[in-house]
Order: sequence, then structure tokens, then C-alpha cells
Amino acid sequence: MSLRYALLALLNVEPMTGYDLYKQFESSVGYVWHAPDSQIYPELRRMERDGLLVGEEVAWGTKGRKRQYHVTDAGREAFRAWVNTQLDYPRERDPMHLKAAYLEWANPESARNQLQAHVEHYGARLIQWQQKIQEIDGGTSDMLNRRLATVPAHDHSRVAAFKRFTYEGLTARAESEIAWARRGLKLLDELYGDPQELQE
Amino acid sequence: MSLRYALLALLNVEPMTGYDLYKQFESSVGYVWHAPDSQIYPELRRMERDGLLVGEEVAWGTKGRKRQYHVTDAGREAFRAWVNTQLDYPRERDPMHLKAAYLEWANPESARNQLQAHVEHYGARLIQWQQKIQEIDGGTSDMLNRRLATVPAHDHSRVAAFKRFTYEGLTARAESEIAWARRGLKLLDELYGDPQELQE
DNA sequence: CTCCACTAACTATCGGCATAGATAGTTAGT
DNA sequence: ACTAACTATCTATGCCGATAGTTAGTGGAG
Repeated sequence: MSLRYALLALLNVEPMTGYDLYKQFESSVGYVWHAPDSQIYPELRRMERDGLLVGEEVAWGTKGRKRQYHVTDAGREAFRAWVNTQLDYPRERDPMHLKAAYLEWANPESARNQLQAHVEHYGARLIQWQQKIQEIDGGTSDMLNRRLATVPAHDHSRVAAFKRFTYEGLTARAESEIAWARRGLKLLDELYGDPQELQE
Repeated sequence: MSLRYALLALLNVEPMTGYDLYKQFESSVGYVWHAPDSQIYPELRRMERDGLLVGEEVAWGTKGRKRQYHVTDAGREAFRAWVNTQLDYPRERDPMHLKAAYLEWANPESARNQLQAHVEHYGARLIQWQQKIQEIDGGTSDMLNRRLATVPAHDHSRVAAFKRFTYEGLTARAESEIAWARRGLKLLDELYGDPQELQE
């Protein structure tokens, strides 16, 4: 149900087509929320049906057509209501931690590779999210600048602060995951012997 | 697809019925992985069909019957294969962080309440996971002890170490989430004024 | 002896999301 | 004029998981 609000958040800044939104989810915004186009188009239809959006047919080339969606007052209201609503947390279900509990079944190299992949996965995320923070601080964030253009100047620092806060949380999580996986690698060394030492 | 392996992990320790497994997921094991019974029963059938389990009809009272599932060699092999397989990470999709990015839309008390709820949610998890670690260290973990009874003594420390490692990761994550939400609460104080101070 | 909580198992429906594929128009380079 | 890459939209299938409801037997408390 969050896809709907991720879409509203983007469309609040400016009207877009389904394809525009898909591109956003594929790039920068996708580091916080992702969705495939096959999910976006039907959801936009449903949102229009529910009165949160209005679609406007726009010419594209000579014969082409595209549908640009504008947020309605009801849409803005729905978004505001969502932001003010307590969300319910799903039950615990994390494949990597489940697997970690049974790593004694794995052979040591495989365990090592998987923890190494964990480090690399969150390492890549970490860099992306840190980059976002730098863009926010440096005022070079395209998305943020367009958003800021729609709010009065004295609210700018506030808007930017929450964006930064979001990425701070994501980087903290990534760092925590990396630290955990590194501890796991050390644990493997202790239990099975350090492969570096064995080579010497 | 992880449910299958969560079930295999539990059934590797001892044969159980669907209901037993459901109880496990409702209590201790549920802090790492959860599943409703409506998912468990059909999955057990499928696993039996795939040759990973064999079900045995057991008398229960005078007329009652229950089905106890045993892991087959193929089941153990499938589990080992899973533990050795690199898992693929899903795309980013976290409702709370998405919402955090738009907290300027929320009214301050609501934002405060939601961050407070975030602290409390992970606070509760933190206590549960820390308890698990203490149970492991103190040798009072029922689940772990039954598991240890199935492996040779010289592997005991290894098995326990991975269980502990899992919960360490979960507690670290919980602590990170709590610290983040607390930073959010402080940010709200800075942006909107500290409600404590206003009362004085 | 009856009531109730618990044990045991199963079914149905629905939304979210992944994966894949279909269709058509556009734009820019060769 | 051709072709590749991109824009734009939509459909189909299927798994995973949440929620809710059904049926039937067990065992203990009052």
C-alpha cells in the first residue's frame, strides 16, 4: 500500500507520466523505494479511479500520446493523512539472518563468500546513500531542488532536514550490516582458521 | 521461498507436526522468522510432494490423528544447498524511511508519536533478542539445547556461536533503528521547539 | 456433564511484487 | 532508408504472505 504514497510524493512536486515515475524509481528515488512499471501503471489507474489523481492526455510526437497525472486536492489530503498515520510493522522475516543461524551447515568458503557479498551489497548502498547526503548538503540534489521550489523559503531547511534524516537512517543501517558481516568473517576465521595464515 | 528452509531447519532437530511448527513461529523462533499456519500446512504438503519430508500419521487421543513430518536425506541435502547458496537481495522498499523523507507534511505531534513508536517497536525487539543471547550464553535455550543434542560435542561451541551471531546482528539493527528515531525526535525539537520547554 | 480453551488441519480470498512479454510510437545516427 | 535505443503503456502469470473463516477432536475446570 506504500507504492501509492511514494507515487503521490513524487507527483506532489510536479505532474508526471507513468514512464517518468518508472524512471525515477529506476534511478535516484529507487534507492529508497523501488517499483517496476508493471506495478506503476495499474496503480495510477486505480488512483485516478479513487479521485487522487487526474490524468491528462498529452501529445507526444505526431501520433504518440502520453498520460500526465496531476495530484488532486483529495490526493494531497490522502498523502497528508498517510504521513500522519502510524504504520504497522511487519513480523520479522529476514532471509540473511535466518541463514546466519545455520551457517554451521555451510562449508567455510561458501559462508565467507556470502558474508563478503553482504559487505559488498551494503557497501554499494552505503556509497549511494552517502552521495545523496552530499547532494543535499551541497544543494545539487535535482529532486530536492524541484521540491524546494514548491515551498516557501523559510521552510527550505526543514524540508532538506527530513530528506537528510532519511538517508542518515539508511547509511546507519548499511554500516550496521557491514559491521555485522565483518564480525561474521572474523568468527569464521576463529572457528575454521584464517585462510590468510594457512597460505603462509 | 525461505519458509521452506525455515521449516527444514526446525524439522532437522526433531520431527514435528504443522501445529508444532506454527507454535514455534508464534513464539521464540518467530523473532527471527514468522509464518501463519495457513502458509505452513500447504508448504509442508508441497515439501512432502517434493520428497523433502515424509509425513507420518500419529494417533492423538482416541479418534484424533496428527501428521508428524520427518526430514528425508533429500530434505537435508536441499537445506545444505540453500545454506551454501548466495541469496539475492531485494530492492529497497522500507515504508518508515519513505515516510521519514516527507515528515514536513506531518503535524509535529504525529511525527513525534511515530518516531516514538519506532523506538518502542525496536525497543521491544531489542529486549527479546538480548534475552535470546543471554539464553544462549547461559545454556538455557531450549531450542538450542535440543539442536546441540543432535551434533557431536566438539561442534557445540560452533553451533552456538552462529546462533549468537544471528541475534547480535538483530540487536545491532534494533539499536541502530532506535538511535535513528531518537535523532529524529531531537530534530523535531530543533525544528518545532521542544514541547518540554514550552510547558515551563 | 458441560463448557471452554486448546490442539490440529485446512480453505478461500486478496494485495504486493517479481518476471516476462507484447505493442507502438519516437528520435538520432549511419 | 534503416536500425538501434529509447519512450510509453499495458497484460499475464505466479509466488508470497496477510487475514479470516471452517471443521473436528482433546482435556481439564467447575
